[in-house]
Amino acid sequence: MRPKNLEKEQAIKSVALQLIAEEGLENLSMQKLAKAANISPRTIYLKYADKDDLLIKLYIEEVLGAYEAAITEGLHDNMTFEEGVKHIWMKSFEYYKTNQPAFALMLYGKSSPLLNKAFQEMNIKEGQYFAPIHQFLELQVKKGKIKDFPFTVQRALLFAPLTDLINEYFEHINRSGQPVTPQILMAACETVIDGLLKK
Amino acid sequence: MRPKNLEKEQAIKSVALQLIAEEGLENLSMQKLAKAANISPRTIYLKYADKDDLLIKLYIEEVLGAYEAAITEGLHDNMTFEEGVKHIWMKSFEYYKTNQPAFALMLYGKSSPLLNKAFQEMNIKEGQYFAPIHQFLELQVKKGKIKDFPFTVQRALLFAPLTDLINEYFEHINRSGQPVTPQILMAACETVIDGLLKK
DNA sequence: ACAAAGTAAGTAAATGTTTATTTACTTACA
DNA sequence: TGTAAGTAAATAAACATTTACTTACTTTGT
Repeated sequence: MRPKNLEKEQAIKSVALQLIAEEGLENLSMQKLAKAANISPRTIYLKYADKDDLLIKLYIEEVLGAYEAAITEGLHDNMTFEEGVKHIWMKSFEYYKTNQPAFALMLYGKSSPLLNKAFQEMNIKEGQYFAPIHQFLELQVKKGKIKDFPFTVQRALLFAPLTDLINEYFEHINRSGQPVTPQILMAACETVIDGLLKK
Repeated sequence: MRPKNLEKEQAIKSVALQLIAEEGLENLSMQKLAKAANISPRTIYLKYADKDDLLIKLYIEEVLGAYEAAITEGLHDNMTFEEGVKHIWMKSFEYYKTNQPAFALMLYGKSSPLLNKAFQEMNIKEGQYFAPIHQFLELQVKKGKIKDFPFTVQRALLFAPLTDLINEYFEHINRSGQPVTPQILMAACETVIDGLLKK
């Protein structure tokens, strides 16, 4: 039996993410992807059932999974609230800075009904994504350190600005006057931390 | 000369937004739109040069323009920082609650390169979008009331969580346990306000 | 007061292209 | 040599956009 070429498997994923980042999800086609990855369209269908399957797996595994792994690495329950949140902000920035195409598809996850639905279903079937963060925040509430909001609200308050700032970072990456420097990012992080503290 | 039917003009816009919200920008086609709006494909081309032109105008005029008008109405420079930010949060929530399709396309504006680019160019040509908010925040900085961040950073800290929360609101609208109630929203708003205050 | 001419708004159907996916074949290795 | 991995080319459907025509109203000459 002919062994599978892992380079081709990887090429499909990374070229797909690249094309999505450059031209948008709405302009990705299987034939364009095959040509750009230097493979036959059929090869994609050996690994994915159809286009939706490819997009969903790309989003769940390459984007959400890889991101979760990157930011939860080194996150411990014995960290203070400040340390934990700063850890996630820093790791997120570092991760996406070197994985811009993953960031682009992550953003599409917030708008595309296909990806959105896939995320909801995955969350139900496989247990909460970002469970370590959920757990970390729950502990801080129990300690009386931070305000007791539902998890989704805490997530919005602590991390929605971060996504916006990383987006801003990329938009200014080839221009003068980058507003998102590491110092600004840390100051912004301290701002969201301070807001959520119980006074 | 036969007068134009304004209902059809309006139908194109509202049906397009609806289809995008339901099936995603990546699944919108001109023929589908024509059929859903009960018009001929040609009619769309009488009002828009091509598909990109339609999407860009929909995004800039119907989504960003209408939203800006909705939230800046009643925003005055003599409001306190707290009043101003709460005003924008409340108006935003009210506006999007009754314009979910506009919210869906607004989200695509953050991911789609086409819409993103259109927004940048519009901002350069026509002057800053959300200028009243820019001006309001600048005044608060001058007064020494809030931390002096670049505008984009202030926007991220004050309003990115709001977008996330409205999204969350829609995702729970037909389910039990809605986490985004008006009270929670106001408490979250107070949290972002508190974070940005100069201490 | 009124019909008929002029015209932009509108339509149905066609255009050529691109799409997702499949068929029929070839390749490279265990 | 058997077989899964891979390919090039084909298929049918859907796509953006256009063509050739009709409609419905305004204008104009009477």
